[in-house]
This record gives sequence, C-alpha cells and structure tokens, in this order.
Amino acid sequence: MNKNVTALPKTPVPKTSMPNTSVPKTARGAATRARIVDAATELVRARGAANTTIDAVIEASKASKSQVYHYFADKDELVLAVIQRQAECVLGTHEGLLRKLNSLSGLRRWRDAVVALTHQTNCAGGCPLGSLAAELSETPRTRAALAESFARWAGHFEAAFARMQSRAGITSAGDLKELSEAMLASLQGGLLLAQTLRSTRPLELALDMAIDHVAARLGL
Amino acid sequence: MNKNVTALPKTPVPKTSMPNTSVPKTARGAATRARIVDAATELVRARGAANTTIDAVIEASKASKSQVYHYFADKDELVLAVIQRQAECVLGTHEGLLRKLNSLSGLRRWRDAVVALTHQTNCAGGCPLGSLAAELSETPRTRAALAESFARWAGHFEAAFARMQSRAGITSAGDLKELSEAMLASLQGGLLLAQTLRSTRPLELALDMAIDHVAARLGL
DNA sequence: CAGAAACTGGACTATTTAGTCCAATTACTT
DNA sequence: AAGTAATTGGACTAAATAGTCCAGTTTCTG
Repeated sequence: MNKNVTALPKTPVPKTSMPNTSVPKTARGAATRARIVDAATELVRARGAANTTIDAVIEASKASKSQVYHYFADKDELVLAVIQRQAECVLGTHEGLLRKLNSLSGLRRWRDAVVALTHQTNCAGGCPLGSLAAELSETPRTRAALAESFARWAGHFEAAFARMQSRAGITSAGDLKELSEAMLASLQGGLLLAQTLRSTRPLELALDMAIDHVAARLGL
Repeated sequence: MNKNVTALPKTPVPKTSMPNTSVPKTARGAATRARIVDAATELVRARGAANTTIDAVIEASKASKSQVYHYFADKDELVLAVIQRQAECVLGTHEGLLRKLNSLSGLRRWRDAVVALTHQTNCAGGCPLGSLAAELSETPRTRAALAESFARWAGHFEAAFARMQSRAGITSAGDLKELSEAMLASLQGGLLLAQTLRSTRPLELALDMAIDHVAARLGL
C-alpha cells in the first residue's frame, strides 16, 4: 500500500507539513470519522489489520470511499487511528478496574474480573492490544503507538502497586516499574495461551504467579 | 481465499478422501516441497501469514505456481505446513536447550540464552510461534496446530522440572503441568513486550519471576 | 443571502492476488 | 526402451483491493 514511485514530485515537502488528511471541522464530519474508526476497530479486532479491507470498513460504517480518504491519507493512517481507539478502550476498561485498587485482595478481584471477561468470550480474540502488537510491531509508527499504550498500561499497574504499598505502610520494596512490567507480561502471555488453548487456565496460572510475585516483592 | 461457490459439484466427496494435494513421491519432489515450505516459513516469520503472497513464495523458493498448487491445495494448507515447520524449528531449539536441564542454575542458563537470542535480533520478530498464534488462533485448523505445539513446548518444561525435582530428592511439590504453563505464558508475554518495547527487560523480568515461582513451588 | 469551505457519493483505474489449466519435461517401472 | 506416473513452467482468469478523481451537496461565515 502507498507505493508512490513517481519521479519528480512537485514539492518534496516532508510528510508532516502538508498531509492530504483532514481533521473534521464540523460535527457531522467528526461523526463520520468516528463511525469509520469504530467500524474499522471492530473489523480489525475480529480479523486483524491485514485482513481488513477498506471496502469492508466502508460497508460496515456506511461511509463512502471519499470519506475514508478524506479523513485518512491511506490505510496505514486508519490503522494507526484504530490502534489509538483500541488502546483507549482497553486502557479505559483496565483503568476503571484498577483505579481504586489498593490491596492484594483488590488485585485478586481484578484477576477474577479479567478471567471472567475472558471466559465470557470463550477465550476468543485474546487481548485486542496484544494481537495488534503481534501483528504491527515491525512497523515503526504502529510499533511506537503500541509501545506507548503498553507503557501507559504498565503505569496503571505501577500506580496501583504504589497505593498498595503506601496503604500497608511500607516505604520501598522492589522496583514498582519492574513489577508492573512483569505483571503485564503475565497478562499478555496468559491471554495469548488462553486464546490458543481455548482455556482460561493458563491465564489464571500466569496471573496468580504474578500476584504472588507482587505480594512477595511488596512484602505483603 | 478458497471461496468455491460453484453449484452442482461433480462428486460431493468429503474433503479428507480425495485431496487434490500430492505428497511428493520422488526425491526431487520432496526437495521442491521443502524449498517451498522453507521460503514460505521465512516470509511468514518476517511479514505474517496474511501479508505473505503465493507469488512471493514462488519467487523466494524459485518454484512455479503449479508446483505450489501441486503440493498444497490452497494457501491455507501451505500456512498449516508453515506452522508445523516453525514449530519444529522453535521446539527443536528449545528442546536442545532444555534436554539436559536438571537444576535451577540450568534453568537460569536457559533464561540467559533466550535473552541473548532476543538481544541478538534487537528484539525484532518476537516468538515466531507466538506471532503465528496471535494471527491464526481464530481459525480452527491453524489454532489446533498451534495449540498442539504449545502443549508440546510446555511438555519440555514439565520434563525439565521433573528432572530438577527428582535430582533434588523431592517427591511431589506443585503441579508440574501448571508450572510449565505459567513459564510458557511468561516467556510469550515477555517476548511480546520485548518485541513491542524493543527492550529485553520485560522478558528478563518475566522469566526471573517465573523462575522464582518454579523454585518456590519445587521447594528449591 | 452569497460565496467559500467542508463534506459526500460513487464510478473508475491500476495492481495485486489466489487459483486454474494444460502442454512439456523428467523420473520410475517393467 | 516403452509406457506410465510424477513433476514442472508459466500463461491465463476472475475477483479483490488500495487509491484517485470530480461533480454534487451540505454547512459555515461574513
């Protein structure tokens, strides 16, 4: 996609200066753009980015081709918007679950919620962000967006661990950032295995292991 | 792919009875088939299954279209062969590393080897099997093949843990199968984060956590 | 209200892609 | 060596796909 090999471009302006992409300037335009991104996000979640065609997005969003290319320079830009949309959604959910968390039992309730959510979908789909990461981590721009999302996700864990720590009156145990990365890795690995093995067990085992690890490092 | 909607098929024989796929019957044919699978495996590893075209496989393997369709009914069958080939490769490597492992320090050396291997490739690509799992776990046949591969991988861990246990003279501690699934989840999650964040740190943290967990459960 | 700007519909193009087909070649069997 | 089976080359097709283009419509702004 986007293979423009034409010689002698009129003006070799850097990509950032004059994108042929429009930011919506009216409420109607914003709604159209949102409809497109929402439809694309759902399709990408179900079939992956490479297997999602612009035509399918058009059909699902009831938009027209010119609308898609009015708001997005090319498919890559749409995919980037999908990543951001999906990150918003996943991080929103987890931030909601983690926001008030300040104890080991709260962490265990979070674990139960994640397992229940996974069970509800028969372990299908895995983590929407994790799947995107596996597919799009070799492309610089998408990789960067996903890396930032994972970092923010880890930040939510870190904040929760800090609350657990201060509530228990502990000054400083292990490195909280390291703990949060290990937790996120367990979650991602557990979800991937759950998806492939169609069982929540690996997810449960991975999360329980990570929780034990957090408890030990935090001295709880 | 493979959307045959023609009415009135000559004989509605079940797929398993008369595949239009040939098993190579000569050494030359076997070599051709192997060349095709090898080339396809490399391309799929680098770009994913959906982004690998038959034409690219043909070019890389120096085969012709009729050769590909002589040995594989369609692209899906080729992808299935790629999964098996990749599983062979990954499991072969890890079985080699795990075969004689019978101590905690051996497990730590395995960890160091995995981290070093990941570092060597700048964390690019992630786990070849994990990436395939993320992409192909929603398709029954490919999911089954990947699930079986993961199960065998976990089996190698389990066997190593059993050797560690018996060598230390411990009768029975935790469920070794559970330990091996947690270890595999840590490995997969760690590799995914390493790939996206372009750092071996999450991998190191996830594996160290899992090793501590194994040591604790095995009473070592 | 009038002109400008934003937005929309959808036909059209150029490529790419999976898959078919058959004639030609090479290997195996007796 | 002849005949049969396996293998190979590559042209061809039909469908899918990303992206272009422009004329028409709606919304905004002075």
